[in-house]
Amino acid sequence: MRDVAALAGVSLKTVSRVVNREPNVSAPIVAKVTRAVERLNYRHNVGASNLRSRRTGVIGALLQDVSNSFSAGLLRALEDVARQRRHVVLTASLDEEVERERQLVGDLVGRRVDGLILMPATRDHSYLAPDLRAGLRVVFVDREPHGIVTDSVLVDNVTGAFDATRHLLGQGHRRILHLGDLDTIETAHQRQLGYEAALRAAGIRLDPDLVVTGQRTSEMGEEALLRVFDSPSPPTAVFASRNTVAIGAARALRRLGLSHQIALVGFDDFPLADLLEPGLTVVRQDVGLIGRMAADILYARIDGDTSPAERHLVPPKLVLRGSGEIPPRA
Amino acid sequence: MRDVAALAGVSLKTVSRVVNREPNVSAPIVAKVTRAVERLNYRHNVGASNLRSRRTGVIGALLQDVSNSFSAGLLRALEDVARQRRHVVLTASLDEEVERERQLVGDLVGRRVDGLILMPATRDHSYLAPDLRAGLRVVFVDREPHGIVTDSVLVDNVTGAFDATRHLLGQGHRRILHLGDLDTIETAHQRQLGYEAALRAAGIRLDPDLVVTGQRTSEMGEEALLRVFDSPSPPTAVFASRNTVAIGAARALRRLGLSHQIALVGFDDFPLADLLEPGLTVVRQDVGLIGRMAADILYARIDGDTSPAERHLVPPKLVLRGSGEIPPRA
DNA sequence: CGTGGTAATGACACCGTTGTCTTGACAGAT
DNA sequence: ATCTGTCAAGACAACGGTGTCATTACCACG
Repeated sequence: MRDVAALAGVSLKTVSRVVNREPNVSAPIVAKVTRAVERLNYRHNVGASNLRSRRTGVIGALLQDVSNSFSAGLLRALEDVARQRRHVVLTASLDEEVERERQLVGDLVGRRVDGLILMPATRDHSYLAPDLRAGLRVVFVDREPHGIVTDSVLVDNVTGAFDATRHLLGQGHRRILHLGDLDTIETAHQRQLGYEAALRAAGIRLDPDLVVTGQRTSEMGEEALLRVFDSPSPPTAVFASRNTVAIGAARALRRLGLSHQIALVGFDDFPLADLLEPGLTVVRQDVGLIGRMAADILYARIDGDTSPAERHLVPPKLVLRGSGEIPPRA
Repeated sequence: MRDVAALAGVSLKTVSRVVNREPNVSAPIVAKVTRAVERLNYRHNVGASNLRSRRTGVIGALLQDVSNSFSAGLLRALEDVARQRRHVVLTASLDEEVERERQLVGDLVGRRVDGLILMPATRDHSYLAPDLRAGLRVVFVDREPHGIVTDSVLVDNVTGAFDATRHLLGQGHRRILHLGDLDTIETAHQRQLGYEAALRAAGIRLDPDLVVTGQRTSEMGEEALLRVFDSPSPPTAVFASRNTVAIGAARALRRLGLSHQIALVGFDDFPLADLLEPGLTVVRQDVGLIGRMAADILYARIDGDTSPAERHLVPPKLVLRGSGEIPPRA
């Protein structure tokens, strides 16, 4: 910048004004400085600028796994909102690892992100309290904050699971397998509650053998389903609480040749769910909407909104495609 | 930091040493400083630190679209390599838009990223020359650099398309539809070349009606296929040059009730391709490997490797799942 | 016992910008 | 002709750290 100033024959501050498009610089000087910038291939150092001006123009997004379609869709929506402000997004995947969350939050705070979108791996978030007091803005997505008060945007998991289960019950199913994720994960737990509530509402006793939790991957889901079906009285329907698990379940049913005999409903839509045979019935959460809302809320906070933190519930939607409409076998 | 130093009764520099885990600080002082850091909830300002030390610990990743499974998988692989160094990744999606690439490269350079992974939207990259001379490290992925010399990692698109087409020819097909992306996109062009080469090698004249390019989305692919099949002499096989297009094609064949009559091979694997009916035969490129290689090369450059830039070709692999093994109708 | 070497700490300038304040010039009002 | 206000430009001190060099204390060695 010093070189630019020298070449243009002006002061440092004037170059700064031109680069930042501040008003009250005469046209000829703007032209001279611009030319000098180009001649010297000057690149404004945003980091140094931030040091003085206290805004980095960066938001952080800590998601479950950016290669997963849910996180990736969310990230894309965040990015689109950020771009409108010429802000930029720092991302990382937590893989449900508590320690990694702690560390990455620390890293991002150290980098002075203007705000943070967090899909937490932890269950207790009180460790964030000092940073919140110091002015950090955080919006939780997909999971609720515990031990601190801050905004969150998530789908109504209990209702979604309730609806899915009720839908299967409505087809006449009585033995419905629930394949769940780790029940330490808030979301998974909520979905299990929805499943149980629907059974209760229909006056059906919960069969503990039909609740199989701890399924993280599609492979695990596949094996779990195979195991359950290798029993004298297998279920007639399956509710899989997560997209990867639903995929594993679909694969297992395919292997067993039961795709058209056993009903299956998944939670979380994903590309191609409609192309399976039969099409996979799912509870859909609108990722784009969730991401946009989270980003909008975050920016409202950054812009000084101090209204009380809110929990924003996005309604889930049951999408019927065939697999969930298979009746129980006679 | 000043406060920490005062509370611990040491100099600024000593706090800096402790925070950066530099050697040659006595144990009791480390303890005192650490305690002060905690008492005051001190967060090291990485930006300020970078200003002096000239390394940001950030790499940029400009990809086609982070919500697309290919870009997302790549991003995840980059992140994993970066994390080992406690580096962090800034991402953005280019959506094949030339102007956005220019702007985002500028933004990231302004933020002084240590390196850049680029899946370019542009065809001419000479605009990067000044930054390269100034020390910017860039590794291209999926597409080759033009007008500058720098490292790249990409799949051998010509060979992949050649293999796919030859595979279909081997089943006895003679009329093979090529559904291609925008042919301004390097990758798409290469794949078309591979397709043509395979026909030539088999002594088959290219029918221009069987080459339909410009398909960007699955919807476009779907419609394009429907249009082609609404003709007196439709093809007996389809080679779709991209995952989204292949999905559109599969959907169209499904609508026509021809899923089991018309052969289909796609380029780019994606989750669930095996679950379609019939399973989708694809040319797979190993995203994880590509991402890891790109990141490793980038870090080698950052660490001072000055050997000549190289083009790294990753071999594609034909994965047979059924759809590509359908013989032509009698 | 003097010499040299190493470990632990601090002083100070500097990284590349921008906020704040000052100055000078000039236009319009009185 | 004097006063006031606005616009353009610059001087200077931050912003929050770290590189470099100097200083002191201590130990081993011939």
